[in-house]
Amino acid sequence: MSIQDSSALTADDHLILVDGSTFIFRAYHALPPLTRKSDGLPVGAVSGFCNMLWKLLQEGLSPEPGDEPTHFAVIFDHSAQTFRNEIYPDYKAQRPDPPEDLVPQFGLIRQATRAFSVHCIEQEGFEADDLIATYARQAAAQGARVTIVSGDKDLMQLIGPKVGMIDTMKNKTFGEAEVFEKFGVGPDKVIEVQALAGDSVDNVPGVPGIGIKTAAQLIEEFGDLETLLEKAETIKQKKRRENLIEFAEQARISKQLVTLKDDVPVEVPVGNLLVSEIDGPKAVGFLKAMSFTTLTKRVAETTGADLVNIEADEFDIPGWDVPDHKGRLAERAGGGTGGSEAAMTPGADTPAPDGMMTPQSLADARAESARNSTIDTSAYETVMSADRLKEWVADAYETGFVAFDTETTSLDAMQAELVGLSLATAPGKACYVPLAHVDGEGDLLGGGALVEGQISLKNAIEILKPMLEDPAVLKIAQNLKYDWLVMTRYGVDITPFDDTMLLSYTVDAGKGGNGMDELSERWLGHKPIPFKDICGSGKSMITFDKVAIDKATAYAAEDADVTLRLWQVLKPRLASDRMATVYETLERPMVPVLARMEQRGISVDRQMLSRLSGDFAQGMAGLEAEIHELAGENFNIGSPKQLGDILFGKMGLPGGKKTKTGAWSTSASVLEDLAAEGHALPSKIVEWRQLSKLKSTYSDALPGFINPETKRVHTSYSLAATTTGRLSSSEPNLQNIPVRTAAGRKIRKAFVAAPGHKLISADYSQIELRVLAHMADIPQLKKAFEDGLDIHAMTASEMFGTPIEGMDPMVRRQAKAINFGIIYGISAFGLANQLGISRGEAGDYIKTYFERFPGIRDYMEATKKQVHANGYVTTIFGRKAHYPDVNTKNPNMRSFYERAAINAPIQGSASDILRRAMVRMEDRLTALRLDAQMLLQVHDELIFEVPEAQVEDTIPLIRQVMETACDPALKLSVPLQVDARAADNWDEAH
DNA sequence: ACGGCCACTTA
DNA sequence: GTAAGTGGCCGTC
Repeated sequence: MSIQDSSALTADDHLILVDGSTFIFRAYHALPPLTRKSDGLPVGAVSGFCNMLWKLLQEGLSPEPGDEPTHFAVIFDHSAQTFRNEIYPDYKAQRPDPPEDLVPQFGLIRQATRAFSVHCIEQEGFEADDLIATYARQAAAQGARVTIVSGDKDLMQLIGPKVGMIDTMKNKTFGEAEVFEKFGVGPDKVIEVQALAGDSVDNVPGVPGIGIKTAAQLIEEFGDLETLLEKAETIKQKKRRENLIEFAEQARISKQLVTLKDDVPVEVPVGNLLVSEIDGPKAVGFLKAMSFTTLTKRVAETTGADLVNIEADEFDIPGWDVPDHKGRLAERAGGGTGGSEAAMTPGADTPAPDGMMTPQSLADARAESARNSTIDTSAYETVMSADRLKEWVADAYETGFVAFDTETTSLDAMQAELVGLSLATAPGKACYVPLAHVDGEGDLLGGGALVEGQISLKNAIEILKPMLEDPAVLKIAQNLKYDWLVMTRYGVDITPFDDTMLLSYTVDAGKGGNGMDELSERWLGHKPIPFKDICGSGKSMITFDKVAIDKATAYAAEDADVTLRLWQVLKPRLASDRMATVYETLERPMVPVLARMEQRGISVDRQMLSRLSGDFAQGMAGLEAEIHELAGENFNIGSPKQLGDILFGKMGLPGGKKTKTGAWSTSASVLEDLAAEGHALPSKIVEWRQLSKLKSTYSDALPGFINPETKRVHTSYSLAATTTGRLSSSEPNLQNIPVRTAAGRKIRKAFVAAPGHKLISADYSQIELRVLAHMADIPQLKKAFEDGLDIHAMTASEMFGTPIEGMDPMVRRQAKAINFGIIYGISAFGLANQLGISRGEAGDYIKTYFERFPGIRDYMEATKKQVHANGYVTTIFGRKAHYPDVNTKNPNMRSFYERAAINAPIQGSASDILRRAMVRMEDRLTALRLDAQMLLQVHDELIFEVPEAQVEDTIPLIRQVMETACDPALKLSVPLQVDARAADNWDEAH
């Protein structure tokens, strides 16, 4: 673009640049929420935007004539990542994801812009502000006037003789005077002031202790940032001087961040932004589809478009498409899928009339249509060309969301290689993109040739990455953490996203599994193609890259299709069941956090484990000889059956407990009882078993989990495995590494920090009892925690009247067992077992306890009442744990569910608290420039790996984040206490 | 090859 | 008495 260009601007021209991105957010927050009545599609921001745009097009910017724009464009942010993130990775890093109901509106607002025949500009790698700066500078240089429509103070640096700014929402214009009022300097010095003062909203650091006032004063005095920094020693105020010197570099970076780039190589030249005549029918078609009746009428009148006969645009937004009901009601009568689900959704039989869509009726309508739809796995497309793939990507932009799934060579996300991926943009509209399938023929050397015609992996990633990372397209996956881990190794950071597994878990925890096959059968009445039908199982299992592409397409595209349909069913339940906050604060944000923890892994000392295995084997061999000697014959010690025959048959010892199947139990407690009676064999067995466990489960197995590339062990966390909200860990399970015995702790010692680093272990002290004290509102417990007392000793003192000073350890131990029992939904039977006392004695203890702490009994009774009435209980943060069978007549089962229901809010609330801490932890560490990495979570404990030099600074931050994890959502009435320490290995850190 | 059972590890 | 996962044995397919 140059002045010689035929489309150059002149002094008579007037360019209007609308800052689309900030407008979207402001329209969203300033206006009441609005949804399209037919299907609940959120359109509040779209409506605000359309009204603003229309008004602007009609009335221009001022009442006087002659001010009409000649050029006009709306500018949007393209993606979150820009060159500023390379200068400063934390730029805008603390920004929360856009609200759920705003996400589908990003795409709609772009469509609205085009529907009004207005230029819609965005460019990868640049913020809207940079494009605005570039266009404004170019237009002003050609003598044209420029008006920026925005309220963003970051744009004020652009204001000048030719460039004005107007905030249409606040009806306020900004000139040099207003800039002076806001920043204390003119537009040409705004960036100097911003560089010093920083900006918490955009995470621009600035210089600590300097705000806008001080910054303006300093710039007034020194002229600009560089001069100020050079002469910083001359500042009188001590702290200010020190900060200016210490944070000089940070100020320079800040200046780079706030300086708008006004030389973007724009794809659309400024001269091309000519205003064009509005296409009435096009605008009306769009507005009708949005059902903005008033504006539709107004636009039709003004443009002369035919209001009645123009049809609403057909928007392919399947996530918000209300299914047609033709013939559906008749089919439903015979539906046999009712059961507990139908009973749990009271609105199911009363479809709301159109225009009366409530969250409940939307959820019900979705469930019903999903049940009644059919799935045809032969109708999917195999995408073999870049052009087709681009069309699918365009489709995703069009709808604003896309279901997404990866196919790989392994269940282990850390080793899996991408074989293909599938997309779905509407029910039944899904495709598979094979990328690395190989011929089955070349099996002699195992290495088949790549099947011809597939898009190259590199090309496919290039096409997909912008869409997968674009905030305007919601990515929907089942168990996204897996796909996230795979895709991150191909350089793709999937965002934003929804996870159907977590949606199901959020609304239905306890009602059954959350795996895709199970959810599909539950909600869609459809059994997906089993994986083993495609790849086989066991030894003869083949990897997915060996699967024929047509079979792979049916399987893989079906997964995306099913995922999309499940999303349509489950997402509305967040609103109908009032679980959106739980999902958005406790579930979804955990996905990237856990994925990164898994990706980091932890170092284990292979040689140490190998030596331990040898030691354990030696110990076992010695014990084995003694055991066989005592038994008088050789037998398999690891076989409870054979052991039982020896002990209770041959040797005639008295049997204690029976197992579920009627056999005599040989459990440790039974063997210990026998040992107490003076028998030699049982204690040897117990000892042997302990060594056997340590060897097989830990010292033998752990080295097999060391990743050959990273040389570290990467566990896999499940977010949706427990009823209470706890995580679980598997392959290997790093949440049950031994700690109790000396032999066991040797295993723990093998978990080590990387060279130059330490492990920090930080754990909540007594978090479950604290949560209980809060929930049940127990004054003595709360006081004890406030005073930092030994809680078990205090309990013993309350119950038995013995002073805490010089208390018999056995008395304290009993109180401790009772406290644990309370958390577990105490029974006399269980307590008696634990303490080795009679049921009667245990019952007396419980009675005494309830007399001293009547609030606990009240809490337990209230919880039982709740679970019987509702079928679920809730945590302090609103998480639900369902017990659908609690009303069973079987008294043992009933008591079991009641105890579980008593425990769930306690265990679950503690889990919620740790989740909140985890979600915040990484940002807080980076904000302080700390390099600590969160590696493991063990229910009330977090393990970090930290550079040695940073240990001292890191520990207080970790403790602070954990201890304030409830803020600001909830004020806990007891303090949380975190103990943290650092060491070279996990045992010593713990 | 798979699944139930038992035993043992953790919070 | 709550919540998990894993390994060995052993019967069944």
